[in-house]
Amino acid sequence: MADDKVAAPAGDATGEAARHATARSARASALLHDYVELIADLLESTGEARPTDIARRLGVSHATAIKAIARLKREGLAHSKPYRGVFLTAEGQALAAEVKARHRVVVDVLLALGVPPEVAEMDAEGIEHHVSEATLAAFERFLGRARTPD
Amino acid sequence: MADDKVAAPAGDATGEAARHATARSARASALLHDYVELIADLLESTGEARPTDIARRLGVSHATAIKAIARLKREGLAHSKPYRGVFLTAEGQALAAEVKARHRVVVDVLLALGVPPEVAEMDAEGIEHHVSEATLAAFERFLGRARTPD
DNA sequence: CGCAAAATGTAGCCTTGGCTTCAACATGGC
DNA sequence: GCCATGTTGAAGCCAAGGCTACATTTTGCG
Repeated sequence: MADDKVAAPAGDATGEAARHATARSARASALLHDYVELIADLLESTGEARPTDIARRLGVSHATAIKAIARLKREGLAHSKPYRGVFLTAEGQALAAEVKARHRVVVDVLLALGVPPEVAEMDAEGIEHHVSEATLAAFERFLGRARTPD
Repeated sequence: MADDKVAAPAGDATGEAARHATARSARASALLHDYVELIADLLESTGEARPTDIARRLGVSHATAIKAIARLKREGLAHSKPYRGVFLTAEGQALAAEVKARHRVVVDVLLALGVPPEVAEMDAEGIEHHVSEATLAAFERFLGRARTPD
């Protein structure tokens, strides 16, 4: 790597293409992340995660939620039996924890930067999916936290 | 507005739904933004924006780029005549300027927070589409710039 | 208990944004 | 002037993520 610095005017098609590809794939996983995060939240706070609750919280129809849940199951992040609630696999739980931690850090950084709380919460919902490990580490350093030693 | 603060554990379906809806719509416009930004860049630096160049820079097939350009035209952001390059409408140019400015601010904030340059450029590509006006203003304040008085 | 309402699941449709394949056009080299 | 090559455009396929409409199952109330 390490081409010639940042954004040459019109020459570096490859580097730019890679950046866009990364952003596209982050967009693709964002949905899964949202579902997993929300399911974890529901399980934690109410003990069960029902499709209609998920749908309502996400602002989509229940059918959409159910299709997404099917995809989660396909990807090994969740499991459920018909008419019973949805649960997370170990992998799903790990992802949820990761996503939730990331969300909190992003919100905290936005707050530290002077963004109003409601707006921070709003924007973080979109931003968090595009924050790489390196950036997350920088955020935590900036917040004066030690990198969470797990 | 102004419900009870931020993120009640499991009760505020509506507020959360709104946040997700906003994130979803930002995701939807992200593509258009990328194209418009890139077209402006190409026009500026090389005088013309050809579909194949656009495709290569974004890392997609030319057919995909052409379909996206058709959508830009439908939305009144660009115009083009067959086999001639693509150009931006006034609206498209305004959007491009806005997007580009936003991109720069996001990158600068990331750099100021200690994110390595290549990573900052990478992450900004995804983050910029989710930064609201309010957050952008906070970013500029943080960077010690006066808010551009339009 | 039995039935109605609510939750859940299924099917089918639409749009977006990827892709490949093929046809049409433009251009440059000979 | 003509053909090869490369760009452009069109068509058709696929998966994802929305939706509505309909079928099924659970649940709980009378």
